[in-house]
Amino acid sequence: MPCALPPGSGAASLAGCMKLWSQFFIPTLKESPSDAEIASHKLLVRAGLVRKLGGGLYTYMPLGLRTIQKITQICREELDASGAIELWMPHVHPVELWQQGPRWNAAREIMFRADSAGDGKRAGREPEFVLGPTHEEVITPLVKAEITSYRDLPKNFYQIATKFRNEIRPRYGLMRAREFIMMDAYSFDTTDDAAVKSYHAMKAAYERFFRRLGAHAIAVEADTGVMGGSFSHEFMVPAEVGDDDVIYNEASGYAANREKATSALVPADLADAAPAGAVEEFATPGVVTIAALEAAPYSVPGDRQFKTLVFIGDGKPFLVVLRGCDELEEAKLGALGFTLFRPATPEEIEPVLGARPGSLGAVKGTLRNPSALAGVFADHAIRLIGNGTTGANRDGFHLRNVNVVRDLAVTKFGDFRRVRPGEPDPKSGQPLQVRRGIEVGHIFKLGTKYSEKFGAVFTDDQKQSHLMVMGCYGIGVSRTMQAVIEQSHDADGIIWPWNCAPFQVLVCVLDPQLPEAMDVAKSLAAAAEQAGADVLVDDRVERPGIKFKDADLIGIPLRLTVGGKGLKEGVIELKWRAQKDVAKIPLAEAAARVAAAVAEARAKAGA
RNA sequence: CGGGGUGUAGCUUAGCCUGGUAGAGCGCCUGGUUUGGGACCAGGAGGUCGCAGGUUCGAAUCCUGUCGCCCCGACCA
Repeated sequence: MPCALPPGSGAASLAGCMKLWSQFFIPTLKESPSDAEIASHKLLVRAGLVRKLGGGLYTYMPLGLRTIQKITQICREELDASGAIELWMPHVHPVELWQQGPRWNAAREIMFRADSAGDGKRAGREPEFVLGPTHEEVITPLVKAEITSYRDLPKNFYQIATKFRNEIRPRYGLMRAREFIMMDAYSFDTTDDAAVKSYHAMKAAYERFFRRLGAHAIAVEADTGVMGGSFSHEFMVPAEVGDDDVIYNEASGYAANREKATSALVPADLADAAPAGAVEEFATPGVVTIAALEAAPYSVPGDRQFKTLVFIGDGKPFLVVLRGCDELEEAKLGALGFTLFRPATPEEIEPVLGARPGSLGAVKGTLRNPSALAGVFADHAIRLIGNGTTGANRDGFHLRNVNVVRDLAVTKFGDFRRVRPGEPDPKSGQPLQVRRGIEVGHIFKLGTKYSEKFGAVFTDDQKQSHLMVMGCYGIGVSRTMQAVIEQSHDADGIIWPWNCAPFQVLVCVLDPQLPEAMDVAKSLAAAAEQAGADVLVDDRVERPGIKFKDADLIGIPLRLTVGGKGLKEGVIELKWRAQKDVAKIPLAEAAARVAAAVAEARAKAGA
């Protein structure tokens, strides 16, 4: 940081670094670049905060960097306050570390390889190094080596650093970049209960962090995959351009992401229907979709059909049974414990079930080779069908009067369907709603997945050895900057919240050639700075229109205008970016009024 | 990686269909007039038309390939 803060100053501020616009570098643009699609991306570029180097690669320009520094500073302060400890890890990782870790296969595609041999000798072979997309594989061996006693636990290490992910599709500026700035933290505890405590401490720190930033982020239950339980939350900034759906009910406070969301569609006291008659096969030539079976002459509604999907999990096929009217939420299959799974091909399906997609079913006795299956997993909602229709595992035939309890070869029931808006909230039974959001943070109780792989153990007071219980946590710093813009802008430009504004006060000097105007401007700037604001003085010799447009564009929260015209009347003007009205202030009171305005803004922002 | 689109000056772009001197606006430089919401006049600099082949007397324009970028799908902070 250009201006180190005195220890204990507390506030996230770059105070004391008043800048003259003419000496700084803020290349604003009147027009948006053609590759920018959403408002925040356009504004990032137009306001001179970033410039693109290549797909998903951006330079943080001086103004943008200041906001990044504000955000990281607040992040640092809140994490430090919660007891976490900052360190810095390498971003070039020996590939062996990843090969040793639990997710090499899943992660390798998104990792950049960094080979030392530039002559192509290693072409086609595994890379020697990879660029770190995250750091579990680095921190866990470190802690294993350095911490062996319960006396040194718990610990929570974090860093704020660049991350590399070779996103298949970089998008929307900083929103999904290949190189981005992230805070990542890793907690190590002696027991599960202690890990839960660490988790909640981080959740609280995140909440303070986003509140201080002035970002409206909500904690949303997230998918935990193989971990189970509700020990993952995503922090979402509601925005139409977000990549994720949040399923929520305002009144009950229930909020979950699409992958995790569930509903109370199946009543807890549901009694399974008795069989309605003998299973009966009937010919359905050419019918291979739910919709076709819904149509005449069969007329079987989707909510009376069993839909059977086939996946390959770690090499073995397994079945998923859903209602015909429901859609699979693939992420929920993560709970089944397969490390890798994918939809099966028709060629893989036929030898096991005896038919091709379109006539598949999970009725006992109809499967050609049931012993090949790793399991049959049914969604709870099929119990609502009771007796229904499904494929006969014979091309061109279906079965009716299929009873869930009597006839289906279900290994295990679970929640596999995608929730739809309007379904009852699991908390209150009220209808669920959906809205888009930008994921800006994630907290996750990891358990012992990594400590096991890397042998991170400690000795307790009974001389017993145990695995450390881990948690991992992330905040997308650069993405958060853009999310704030997405959330806080108007037709003229950005409207920065006080605490993450690159500067908080802009002194706009309309007649910088007038010594008197510059004198007044500098004394106002000093007063604002004294009161704890970062100040930018627009001393450029430009027409007023240009200065006002630029001021609105870069979105500094408080604008003070000093002009020859005003000085003749003995006034300066004070205007908040977020408001329309302009206050004329007599020169004699100006410094005091500015100081008061800054103090008020700081108090409101919790600076 | 699959589908669609696009590449012309620092930025936004016209021209391409129907081959023949590469144009505009913004920005930039010089001079002048202006000066409270992106001014005006005059002059000026700046373009391997993404790259490589091909067709042709002649290619920004047609064909082939290639690369970059953007949009739609699966992944993520």
